[in-house]
Amino acid sequence: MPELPEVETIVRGLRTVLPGRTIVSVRLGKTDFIEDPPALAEELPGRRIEKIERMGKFISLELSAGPEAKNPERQFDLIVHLGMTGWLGVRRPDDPVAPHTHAFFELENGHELRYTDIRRFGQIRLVPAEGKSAFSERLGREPLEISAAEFGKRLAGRRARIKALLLDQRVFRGIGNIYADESLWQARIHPARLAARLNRAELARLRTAIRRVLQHAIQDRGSSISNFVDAEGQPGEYQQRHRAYGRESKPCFRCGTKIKREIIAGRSSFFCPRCQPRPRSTSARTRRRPTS
DNA sequence: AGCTCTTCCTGAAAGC
DNA sequence: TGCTTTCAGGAAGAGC
Repeated sequence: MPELPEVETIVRGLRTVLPGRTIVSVRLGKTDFIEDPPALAEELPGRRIEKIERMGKFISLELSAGPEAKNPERQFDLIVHLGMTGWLGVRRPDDPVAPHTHAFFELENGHELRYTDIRRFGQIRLVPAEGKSAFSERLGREPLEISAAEFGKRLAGRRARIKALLLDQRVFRGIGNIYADESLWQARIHPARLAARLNRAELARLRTAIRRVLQHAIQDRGSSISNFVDAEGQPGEYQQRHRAYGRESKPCFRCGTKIKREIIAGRSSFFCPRCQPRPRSTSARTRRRPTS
């Protein structure tokens, strides 16, 4: 569930403590979600964390090699995805260890960076500098940075449901189920609408809605659903402002109609059946193939 | 191209 | 009450 605002919240917390810190050793618990566990223990010690970036829902720690590093000529980024229940933050070694903590990166200042993930849907991987642009190019644009023209272009001609495309990280990076539903509610667009059928005004409304929702969610330090807490361990507050997500049968904030929940694009989707009118063709599933 | 289904995993909640 | 089943979901892959 950590989506763009939650990951941004974690990243902002890490930025206050991690830059300039050097990793001295690595301890791992369960490693089935780590791409190449031995490589972490091998390559990380002696590397300094220079910069922390968010790439959609991924956290990237840019590392530089110090004299202790094994292959100082090689450059790496440590890339972390929080999956559903991941958490990344800095603790003191004598702080209690949260259950399901599977990676410890001990720092030269005596603290440690810990990765906790109940369900282990997250990822940890070491990406060599030369592979970073390929990694980033697999992802779509940042929804907070995209222009209206580019936004329209990304969706033009796409016959998939808008909800499916908002969730597709190759189209836009960082949007997940909660913020897709919140943005569609805000823009008054039904999640099952086909992207190609959205008119200019709807596209403009959707882009604005996404920006607004994400910016407000970042201000509120994310939504604390399924145990999300920031790098310091504090919950976010945006869940109190949800207008659609998780509000099945509750009155729409605009019109009072009961919010509906339906599986669309394989995800539970919450919307107002009145403010977000259902498309005619898609719902009937009258897909017909020319007889050959 | 795009849809559905499956897999990964755990804990909460619903069902019996 | 207590055990069992179902569900949630980000991403990737299979199959249609």
